[in-house]
Amino acid sequence: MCFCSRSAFSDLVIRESSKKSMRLSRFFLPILRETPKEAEIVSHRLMLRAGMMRQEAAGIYAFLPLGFRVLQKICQIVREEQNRSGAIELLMPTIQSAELWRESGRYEAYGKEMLRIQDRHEREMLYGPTNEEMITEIFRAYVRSYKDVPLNLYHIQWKFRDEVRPRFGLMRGREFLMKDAYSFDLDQAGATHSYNKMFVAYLRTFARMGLKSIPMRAESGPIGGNLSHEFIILAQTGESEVFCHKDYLDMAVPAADTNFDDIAGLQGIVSKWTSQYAATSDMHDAAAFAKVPSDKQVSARGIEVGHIFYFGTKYSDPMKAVVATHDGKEAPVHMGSYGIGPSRLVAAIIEASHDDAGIIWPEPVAPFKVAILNLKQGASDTDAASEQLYRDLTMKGIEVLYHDLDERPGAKFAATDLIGIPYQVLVGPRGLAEGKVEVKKRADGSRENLSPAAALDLLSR
RNA sequence: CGGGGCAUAGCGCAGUCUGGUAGCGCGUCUGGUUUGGGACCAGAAGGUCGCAGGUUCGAAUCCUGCUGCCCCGACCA
Repeated sequence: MCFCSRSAFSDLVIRESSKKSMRLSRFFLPILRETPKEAEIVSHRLMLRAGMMRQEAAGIYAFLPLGFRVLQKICQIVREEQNRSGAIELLMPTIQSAELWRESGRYEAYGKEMLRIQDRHEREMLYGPTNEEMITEIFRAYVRSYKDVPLNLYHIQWKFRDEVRPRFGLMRGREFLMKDAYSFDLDQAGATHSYNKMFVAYLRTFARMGLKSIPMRAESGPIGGNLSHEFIILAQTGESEVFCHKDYLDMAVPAADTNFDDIAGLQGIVSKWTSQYAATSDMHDAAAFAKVPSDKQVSARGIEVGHIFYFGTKYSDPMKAVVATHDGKEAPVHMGSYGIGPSRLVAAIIEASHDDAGIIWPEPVAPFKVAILNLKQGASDTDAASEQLYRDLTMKGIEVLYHDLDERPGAKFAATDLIGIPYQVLVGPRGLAEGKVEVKKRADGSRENLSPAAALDLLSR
């Protein structure tokens, strides 16, 4: 992930990015030819086949190198958009003390979904399913004045929810990576603006991953509160049924230079994005949907990839997270929390973007941008051309996977299609005879015969 | 948590009904021939048949208990 322009640091940049290219012969990519039988849905099947992950227990997965690269790409986009909106990253632990949760009253309320643990001193601990309590405790320990808000703190950390029935691979795992942000404001008006910032950041985040997300009014569940939206992406294999106005599919996503401090401006964006009908089956109102012109009605399946909540003083009240107001009195802060599941997103993106041959990664989250396929490994001309291209692309800061194994072309095509690298460069004797290599786009299968220099130029755009 | 199913070589499976020396395909290793959409020939390695107990001369196979995993439903980033 390199957004830096060539600069005085280009030398460093090249050295850094060169680590991100790989020769397949030195990589760890255990591709499976057959599908493990436990995998039912497409993303699960493809992730196992592509050597991206491995199941360690029900709902618990190890990320293998290819999957980890994608996960990191996703996290980086999430992080950049959180930061852009003004949120500040920190890192809280996975293990929490039960005491905190007794204070908020959720220790009993959360039920069996929470994994409870005892340490050697028989202290009651838990593996965090979410962090409202802990962040509230951190906030109240330091913040005393209205002057210190608004504040939005987030982290990207593993969560554990002991789901009754984990399924669909990463889509509904028990252990999952979550970006959770928590906002603190003096009053409801401030909190609404904080909510709107996250709303806009989420629209941008998912769009950057090549996804069309649609915000839908949602129930707030055990997190609590009365204002909440789920961000849903449409995918044929989605787990929930959704209904929305077709206009959402073409709505312009807020630009990178959106001013997050412009209260009215953000409200305008949010109002626009909440003006049309959009609901999951839980919240579906058939009568209201019927008023949408029939050629604008979309009824499809969707995957929840983000969820935002405003819940006022639900935690700040019992946990006494208060700040001094302008007139010297104390008031509990108004809070919101905002979640994105990066590990689920890996699967969700595959659900939204694949074909019979395998995964089709949107470029911003692809584990490598380019795959070089040496179609006759061991022949001096194809070896030399492949090596040269590998070096040149890498020096340009492009992440390349060089398929340098001694396999037949067909096997290389199949493997590369499966793992979904956006661009394949085919280096074979046939093309080289005319001084050409072939650049194939995974997404649409289009091919171009180019000189190595022209290919280099095209791919480093 | 209710219902259904599965567990035999790295992966996919057969064998279980009807007990008698554990098999197939793919993958892996060695050698050779190959090389533009998952090659071919020859050879080889690899399994306490999920675990524990029982029945039997003899158990992958029959019986009992346990564990793990998957699917459907109610619940959820």
